[in-house]
Amino acid sequence: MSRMRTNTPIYQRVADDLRAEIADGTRPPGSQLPTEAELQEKYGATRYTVRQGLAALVNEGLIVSRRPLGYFVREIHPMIYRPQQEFRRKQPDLDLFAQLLADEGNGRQPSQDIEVAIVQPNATTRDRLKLNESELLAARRRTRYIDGEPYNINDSYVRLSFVQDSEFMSPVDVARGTNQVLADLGKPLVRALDEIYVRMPKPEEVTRLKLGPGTPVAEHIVTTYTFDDEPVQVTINIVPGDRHVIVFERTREWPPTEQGASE
Amino acid sequence: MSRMRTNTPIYQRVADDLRAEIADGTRPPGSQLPTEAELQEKYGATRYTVRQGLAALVNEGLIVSRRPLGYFVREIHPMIYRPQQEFRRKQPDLDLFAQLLADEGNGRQPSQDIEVAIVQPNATTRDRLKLNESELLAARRRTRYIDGEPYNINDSYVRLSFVQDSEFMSPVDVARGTNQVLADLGKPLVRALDEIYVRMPKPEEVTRLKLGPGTPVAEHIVTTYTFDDEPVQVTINIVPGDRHVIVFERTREWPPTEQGASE
DNA sequence: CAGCGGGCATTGTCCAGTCAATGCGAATGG
DNA sequence: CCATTCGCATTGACTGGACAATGCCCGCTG
Repeated sequence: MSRMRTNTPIYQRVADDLRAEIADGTRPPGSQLPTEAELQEKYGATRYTVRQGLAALVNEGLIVSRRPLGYFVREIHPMIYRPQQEFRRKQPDLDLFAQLLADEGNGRQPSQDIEVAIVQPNATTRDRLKLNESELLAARRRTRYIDGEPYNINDSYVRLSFVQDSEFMSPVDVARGTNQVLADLGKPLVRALDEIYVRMPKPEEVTRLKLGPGTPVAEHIVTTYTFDDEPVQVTINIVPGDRHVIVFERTREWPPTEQGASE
Repeated sequence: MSRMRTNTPIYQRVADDLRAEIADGTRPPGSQLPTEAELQEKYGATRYTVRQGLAALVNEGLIVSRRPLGYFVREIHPMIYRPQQEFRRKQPDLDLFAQLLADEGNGRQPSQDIEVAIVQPNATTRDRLKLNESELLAARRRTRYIDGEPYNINDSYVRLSFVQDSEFMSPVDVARGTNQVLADLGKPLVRALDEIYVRMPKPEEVTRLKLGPGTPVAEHIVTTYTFDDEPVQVTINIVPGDRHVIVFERTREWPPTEQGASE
């Protein structure tokens, strides 16, 4: 018998077909997808099955559901996240990002929540600041917004003994920057180690940053050191993947070597 | 009436309870979770409902299902991904990663697939290399493995006219590095612009990198320039989030400014 | 003792429904 | 004409089933 062995499950085909149409521009960002009922019709499947296909695309971050309006192709507007401002001496290839940068300046209203606390170190901060168990940390937690929408999370941790009674502990914006505060306290930060972990957000982060499903985050941990390599501050940035491009620049100082992660 | 309004859906509670147990160490990495049948029992719900809860955790990358064995807490072993080797002059805080680095050297067998092709530029490469429509590109695509397991994807694109008949086009490892090849061809690369996009993988990447569900990737695009700011090469690295930490270092050259993405 | 094969627990795919929540828009009322 | 209400299309949560696929384990066989 010529039993056509269409071995790909139906829900998979639903997802694949829609994904292809999104990729090739047939369904542009913001456009509405067929309703579940229409897909049931088209594929001759039950609601459960087409929902499974749609759920796959939701988890890939490709579509969103706006109940009870329907499913829509997701629109993303990434902004530039720049770990290193101080490398900006020479302008990077900014025409590349001209439109994005234009966006950033235009009528967008930045604001932030600042919260300070005294906390016990967790494993992350303890390892990086080389703390012993009992030592306490000053935490300065910020959530940044653009036009009222959460943008990223920026939590800094410093040994409490370094910054007690300093401006670091005041829950308002410090104009000269907290790094200047640390410098004034005798801890100028001259070196930094950056780590970036890419993962799905924790539920707490989902609510704090109002993340949609299928939105990964970058956890960007910066450990900053004084001139004599004493770790002073750990900053943990949570950067939603759908709202940011991480950009930085490099200049080679020696004969070029292979780039990327080659061994 | 004291109608207890447990408004959180059952599948949500299933997910939340298990997530909490994973977070607090009750269910360590590699351990087996209750079966669907057991969870049905426990929550008095149907299979569909508990599956929904488990699916949520799968999509968060917290658990995996190994049919027909059951669900297991996911184990992750990140390796270090280092965009900048040339900054290694001064050792970073390596004791932090001592165990990871030890891992990397120990008996792990790196290998790679190399494939070269002549392709038309896509939007990404065309923008960054400032190409006109008709110009063709030399593509050098590599998939790297450690102990036979795919590790990352590294695709480089250069104007065909620059590298035709050069070593760049030979699908074998180039000992001195392709950047040296470009330097020898009169295009020494001295500056680089790095962009990192964090997103869910495309299906093609899922298969090529054998990614589990709920695994985001970093798309790391490097545009390299000659001394006089001519863009020469675009390299697109696809870095699975569950297998990598991206690490780089910085040294401040001027009075410190606020770090992070502050405005 | 080694190799093969079949039972079995478990997850994967799918069906056919029910009732609830929600936001838009049309109908309604002052 | 404006504000309020209510119908309705659509997605969200959930029930209770069925059969398929798949590795593991155990018992059988040579």
